[in-house]
Amino acid sequence: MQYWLFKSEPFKWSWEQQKAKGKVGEEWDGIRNYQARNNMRAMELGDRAFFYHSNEGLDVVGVAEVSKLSAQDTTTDDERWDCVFIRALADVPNPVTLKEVKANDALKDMALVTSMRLSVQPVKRDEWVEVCRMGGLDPDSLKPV
DNA sequence: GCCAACGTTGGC
DNA sequence: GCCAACGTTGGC
Repeated sequence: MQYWLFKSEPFKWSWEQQKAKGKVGEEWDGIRNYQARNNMRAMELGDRAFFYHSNEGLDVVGVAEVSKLSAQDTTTDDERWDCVFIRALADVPNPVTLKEVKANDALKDMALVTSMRLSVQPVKRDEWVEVCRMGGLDPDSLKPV
């Protein structure tokens, strides 16, 4: 299983809205960046992802999973752009802020810090575990600790 | 709201 | 294929 992080501006698409979509999940449309798209193409069903609020909040608020493999982005006819669906799995009990991530030496190589503008990014297993720990979530069961 | 970082576009 | 201009992202 691979791990990822999706950024969203909460006033455009928030974690609350994502959760409201339930098990069906929602298309992660609108990505117009090759690196972000390539990351989505590399995703497999059941891959886990952090849900990060950018612009406002600036924190990791939830965990989602890939519920549909990358396919044509329905908001464009341009065949270059495709995207996955994700569905909400669990809240992060204590949302992990960007500030906390930056202050944690174990996370200094996280894409969130090094590739600030990339909106769909890979997360390493040890980074995943560390952010879960900070957020008060068991990384495997996704139950609060 | 500003602006730095950086990805994309298009002229040459 | 270079690079300047431009647009967008996203932290502050």
